[in-house]
Amino acid sequence: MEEIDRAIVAALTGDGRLSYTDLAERVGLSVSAVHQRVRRLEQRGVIKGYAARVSFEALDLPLTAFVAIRPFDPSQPDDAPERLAHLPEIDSCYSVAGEDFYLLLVRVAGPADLERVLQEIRTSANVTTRTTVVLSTPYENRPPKISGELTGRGRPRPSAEPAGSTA
Amino acid sequence: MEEIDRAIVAALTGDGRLSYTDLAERVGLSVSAVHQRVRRLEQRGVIKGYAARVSFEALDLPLTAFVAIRPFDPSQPDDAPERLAHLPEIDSCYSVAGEDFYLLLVRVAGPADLERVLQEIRTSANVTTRTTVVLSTPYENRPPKISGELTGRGRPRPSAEPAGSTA
DNA sequence: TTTGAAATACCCTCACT
DNA sequence: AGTGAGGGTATTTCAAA
Repeated sequence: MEEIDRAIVAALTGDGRLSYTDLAERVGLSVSAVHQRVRRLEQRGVIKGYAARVSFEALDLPLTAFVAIRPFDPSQPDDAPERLAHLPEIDSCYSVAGEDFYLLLVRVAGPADLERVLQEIRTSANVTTRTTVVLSTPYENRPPKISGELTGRGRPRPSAEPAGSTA
Repeated sequence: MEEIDRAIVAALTGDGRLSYTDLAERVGLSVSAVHQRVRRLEQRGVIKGYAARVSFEALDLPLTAFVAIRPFDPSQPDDAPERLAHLPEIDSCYSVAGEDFYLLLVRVAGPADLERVLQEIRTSANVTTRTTVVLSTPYENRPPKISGELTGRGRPRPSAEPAGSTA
């Protein structure tokens, strides 16, 4: 049962535009059943959405860099993610353990743009930056290995519980 | 002209399953014209594919970490990306400037799995590792700001050239 | 949950502009 | 490049098991 959901999710991470007809063939179920399962996976948040994968080079964003930041004044409230969210050059923002507070993934057109974005990061969030330039990307955003329970969006439940028992 | 392509790519990065009918309405063109433009964007490599965005928590991969690696013996041939590609826990691999050689993005179920993967990384590629655990992810894989030329997959061409002139 | 069928909507090609 | 129309296919809902 769960195995079918996993197969569906695996197939859709590889090709998000697979038709229900194709999916049905792959998992050995009727089109209607697959359709309903996909809808439930979307509702449960297992599938959060669909996106076209684009070439950043083609979009004229050939320079990628990691920017580690830490506050200039650690006593101030730490709201760097919100303060930086308006910068479209920031692809991702991770809160990290270790010496730095956040790790940002930045994509820009070239060194001049990187310099500008670093200045904007520093002034917007009152932080210092330490930047690591990406020279090439052997692979990125690979589809994950899918195994386990595919629960709502937390971890697998330890045991089955009778439907509707919240008492 | 180019503006329409940018609008199409922007829409598709937001929702990769948009129908050509919806796309046509958004960009103010006929369904056929939009269809042809999307096909050309795919052929030129601007759109590399489509994927479902999934919840890593729901897939029982709640722990993310960055693993910086450098070779134990720098004189040996550096083929770490290929040597590590078989590990499904590695989401991305970046070749970086700076003290480290590569930066890996790893997703696992928990600390025990992280330990195992780190050992596999070290033995598979003969490298040392320095790991930064991700505590939370304020945002990730945001759609890029789209502007510019949308060229094949490199930078904008300086000028047009006659079709089919490779001589 | 699954199935099959029926209606709607979409995909995709083609001829013309 | 863009349009509109056509046949073919996919999506979506529904009754039934």
